[in-house]
Amino acid sequence: MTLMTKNDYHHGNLKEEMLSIAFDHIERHDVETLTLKVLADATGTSRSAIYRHFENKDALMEAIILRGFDAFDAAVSTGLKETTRPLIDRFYLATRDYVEYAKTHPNLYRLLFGKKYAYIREEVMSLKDPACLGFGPLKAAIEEGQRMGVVKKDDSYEQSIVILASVHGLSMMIIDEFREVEEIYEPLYRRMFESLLSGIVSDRAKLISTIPFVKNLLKPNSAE
Amino acid sequence: MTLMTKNDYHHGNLKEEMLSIAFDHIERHDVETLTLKVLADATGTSRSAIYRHFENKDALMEAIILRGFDAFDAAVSTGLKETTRPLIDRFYLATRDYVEYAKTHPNLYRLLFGKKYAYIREEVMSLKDPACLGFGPLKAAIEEGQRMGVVKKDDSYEQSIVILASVHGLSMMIIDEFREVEEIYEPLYRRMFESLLSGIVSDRAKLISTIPFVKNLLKPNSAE
DNA sequence: ATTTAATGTAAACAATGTTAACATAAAGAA
DNA sequence: TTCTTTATGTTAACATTGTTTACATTAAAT
Repeated sequence: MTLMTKNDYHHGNLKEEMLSIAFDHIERHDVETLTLKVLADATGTSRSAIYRHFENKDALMEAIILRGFDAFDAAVSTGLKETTRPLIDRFYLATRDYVEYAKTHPNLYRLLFGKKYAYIREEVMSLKDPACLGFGPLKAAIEEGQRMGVVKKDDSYEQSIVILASVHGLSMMIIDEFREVEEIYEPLYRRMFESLLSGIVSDRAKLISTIPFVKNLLKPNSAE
Repeated sequence: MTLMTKNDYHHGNLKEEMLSIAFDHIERHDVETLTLKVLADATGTSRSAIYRHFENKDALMEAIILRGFDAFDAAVSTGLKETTRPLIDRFYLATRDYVEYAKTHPNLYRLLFGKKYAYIREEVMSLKDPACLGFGPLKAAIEEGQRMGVVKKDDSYEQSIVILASVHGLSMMIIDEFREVEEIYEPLYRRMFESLLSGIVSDRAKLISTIPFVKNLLKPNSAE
């Protein structure tokens, strides 16, 4: 059995502590400033200690990213999973939560969806696919809408990606210092949502919502 | 007067050569692999020679980025400036050229619109604003559409940014290794264009186009 | 109790950007 | 011309990065 005493040599659970410290550091500061020295100092160990628990720095980053995807997935998919809500409301909440998460976790979001560790993202996606990263649920919601006759009967895969790409673009501009965008991101998001809606909806009249903003959007006079 | 002879010591125009080599390297390879040693070897000089022409590596990057913005601006704004074309066609060409440029110059695009050198982008934008980076012409086109009564009379600034954000998102997904997106980017772009159109157009009937795809989009039966 | 495995450290590497001291050549002044 | 100054290049050294190697210490297993 492992004692909890700090031995000054064997640390106890250095791996987990490094992971959580690194994760926190990325969220609070930047991924650029997360260096092995920072990690060593924060845990009271040496730079090379990490190599007992991770093959190299990239392996640590991969672990962080896996953890990050879990967090992101949980935050984004909740809205889409509340099946008691009207379809359109779930759609609204999911896209809104998506942008919101990016805005509140900019460094993590950039890490998850940037190019550098794209191979991990692909791995995660093919593993959890299609029920993850908002994409699966989003596509399912669109297909549900098609069956209900409120969404255009097009390729739901492409429809989903167009929505994701738009939301991704808005998120990136918000977190990548496009200040004009960040400053007014809420009206921008609403406007984008309205546009995305126009793009896929075939029959506005059949849609109902409990969310004031969405309800307002659906009013006949507010349409084109 | 400066001789063209290679002196083996004084290089001639090292600054310009470094700039163009660095620029090429970024486009052909990656920004990560652009190191001072690479630059030194390519020019036949030493690592520290660069400091006679640039304060540091970041200053070199800034110069590259300025050059990059010129190239990007030229590529993207041509479509919007062909005032003889119908409004909707200019809009189509501009957004299409935008995505196309990102796809053919992924490393440069990421450099121009990423976070790392955001301060340069802001500088460039406030300098050339509002006639650059597609944004100015795009906004002007939207306002022209509003006067013509074919575009919703909303905040043209916000309308422009929503379009830019969408196109930016699609571009980023194409170049940041979202393979599913990159593989079918053309239909995705067309679908996104259609969606953006639905978002801002108030009267489809008044629009005319000479581009087959756009013409097809405007047919009454193809609308919602 | 002795061996083995796990987990830490210290010292050294090469590669990075950067700086300081020095070398060479071009330009301008006497 | 000659001398001085300035521009532009080199070499050597730094600190910081990630990483590896050899060694040290503790926990676990036999």
